[in-house]
Amino acid sequence: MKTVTIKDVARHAKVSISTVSRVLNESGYVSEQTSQRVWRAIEALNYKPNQLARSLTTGRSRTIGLVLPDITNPFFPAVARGVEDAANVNGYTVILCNTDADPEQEKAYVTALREKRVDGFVFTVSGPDASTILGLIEADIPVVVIDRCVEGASVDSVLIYNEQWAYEATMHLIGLGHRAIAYINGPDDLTTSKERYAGYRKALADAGVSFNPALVRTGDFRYPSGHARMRELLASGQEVTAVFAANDMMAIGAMRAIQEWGLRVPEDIAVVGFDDILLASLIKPSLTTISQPAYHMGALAVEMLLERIGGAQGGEARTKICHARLVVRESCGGRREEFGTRNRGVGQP
Amino acid sequence: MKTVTIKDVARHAKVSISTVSRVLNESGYVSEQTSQRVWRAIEALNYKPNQLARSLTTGRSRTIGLVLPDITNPFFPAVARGVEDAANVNGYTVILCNTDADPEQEKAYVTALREKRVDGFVFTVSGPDASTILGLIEADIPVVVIDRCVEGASVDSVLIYNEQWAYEATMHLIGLGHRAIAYINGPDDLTTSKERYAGYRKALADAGVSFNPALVRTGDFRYPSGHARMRELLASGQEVTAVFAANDMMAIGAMRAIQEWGLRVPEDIAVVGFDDILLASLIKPSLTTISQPAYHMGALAVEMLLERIGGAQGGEARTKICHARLVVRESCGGRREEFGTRNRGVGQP
DNA sequence: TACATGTGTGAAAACGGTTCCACAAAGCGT
DNA sequence: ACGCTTTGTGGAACCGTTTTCACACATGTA
Repeated sequence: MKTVTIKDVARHAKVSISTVSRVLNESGYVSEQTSQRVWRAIEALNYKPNQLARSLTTGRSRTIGLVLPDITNPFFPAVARGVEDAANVNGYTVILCNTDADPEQEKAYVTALREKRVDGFVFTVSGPDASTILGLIEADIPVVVIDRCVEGASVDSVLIYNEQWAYEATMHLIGLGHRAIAYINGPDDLTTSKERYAGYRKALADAGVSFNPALVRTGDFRYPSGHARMRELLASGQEVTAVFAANDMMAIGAMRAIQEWGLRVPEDIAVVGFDDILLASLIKPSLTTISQPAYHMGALAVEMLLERIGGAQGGEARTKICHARLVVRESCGGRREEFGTRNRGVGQP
Repeated sequence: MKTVTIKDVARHAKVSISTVSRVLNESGYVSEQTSQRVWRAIEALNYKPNQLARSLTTGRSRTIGLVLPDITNPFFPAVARGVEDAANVNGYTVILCNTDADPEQEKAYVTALREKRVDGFVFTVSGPDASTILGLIEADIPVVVIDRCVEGASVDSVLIYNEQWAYEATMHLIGLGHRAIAYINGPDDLTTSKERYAGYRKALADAGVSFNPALVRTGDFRYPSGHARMRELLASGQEVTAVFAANDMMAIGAMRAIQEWGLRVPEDIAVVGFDDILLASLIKPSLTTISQPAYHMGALAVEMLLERIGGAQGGEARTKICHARLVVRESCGGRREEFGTRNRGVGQP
């Protein structure tokens, strides 16, 4: 059960360790004949180089850390696939960590991964605290953040124009005749939430729809929070003919709450989400939403990261903005006829 | 930017390298005074031990590899969370790899992870080929397989009684009065598929319902295949009043196909799935399914794996069977009324 | 007093690779 | 025939740890 080392290969092929190493890395001169002998020995012994030892000398582990807040939100597996595929193509392995949106977990993971000497990080921050990211930058460890940007840190990023797309989503509802549009936000301190909220506000303002703070709630991007905040809105007695949620999971939670309340989507209340997870197209009614290219964003982040790893540490932080688009499905219905009168005094089922 | 090593700490604290190591690992004797000095040096220099070097000498990387066929199927993220949490609690890191149900990818990942000297594997095989698993066993690398077992290999496993629960699912439909029950299977060569198919057949047989091979189709556990196979069934002109799919993603695909065909679920065709992914409870109508404790299965697999890693390599392969249960939701409706006329006069309410 | 035992420390040998350096032989231009 | 470059190879230092061993000094015991 003794593991085979480079030494065994060298002995078996009757050459020096250096030569075996040269054959493996195709570095330096090796005669065709010797090379063949070495390869035969490698095959014969079924030798697998120890990457740990290799990394120790070279200082590179060919591993990147992927830190995500919630892998059960389908948006992130899509990102993860993109990261993984792009990494693999370039000979890198990915270590995926799930922070549960907990900054402490996040710190713990980063420490663990740094001790494992990962070559770089792809990161979706779980909170507004920039210290973790700053620590990486200070230590000259390449990082690319994705989806959410970090205030107070100059770092490579892959993003979309959240404000613009939230604006489009809200405008879509306004265009359908809605005026009483509720908004369920993500955690207030995330840039994603702030920007989407800003887009919502701007659309209302531009359309001359008065802003009603009672129609704005804060969730945590997860299904149950969307469900709970929607129930609160319905119970509040406020008139609501449409709701825009800052992501699909909350939008779906909201849809469910509406249906449980005895109202119909989209006839009584229209719903728009954000992300375009697979689920959005599968539910009934299917969800109108902003489609983010999650897979592509993951792949892009890896490309940027590898450029950093491979090359110039200096240079400004770069930001890539990805394209999104509004995907119109069933959850908004057609143009609203008699808005304003329909939901007066609808009670609990 | 020079990384601090144990040597720097030793110099700074004016002790030997050995002493620093002893302080870090709490091994051997160190005086209180020296220990304090060392800790102060560690803090002062912000020293982080290099796990690669550590692993190289100890031979243990405190990392486990998790190999899954499809992370976009929500069943697997749930498993992954269980694996990750249980691993973290025990000080292990998880490397998650996605094989895309491709045996070549699977082999490639296992090779890469072995070279990184992971301490063990948690595995959901993507095909019937046992050679990868056998290779690990032969090399004395701990493995636990999950969800699917491997024919021809004696290996620790975390499973459920697929046949029994497929039987329950089918019986549930039969109990509601259904006789023309279609079955959409997973890939034919997976044990999971075989067992669930066997359960379906057995239920039919026990209930005296004649088996119609034209009602059985094979998918690949993914949404589009469920959708396509259901369309084929509908187009075939066969009478179908219910369909049992070997997992939820296919069941949801089938539901969608039924609705697109202009029929209603459950009024025209009842649907049962298998897995109980979150999505199952969210869609409309919600999906009756067999609930598997995915998170728990992941955690359990890690426990078994760590026992192997820590201890007796010998001993028989152990199999843990997890509990599942039938979760009745809306997709099957209530008892079928008019099957007397419709289904050739079987039974009586 | 002498001797085992317990405590505290440092030197040096692994671990399994990469890489720098030295050296030898061969080919080549003058 | 001479030096110069190109090939081909082996020796040894090094990467950052852990761990074995040796040794020094107290302390308790016979």
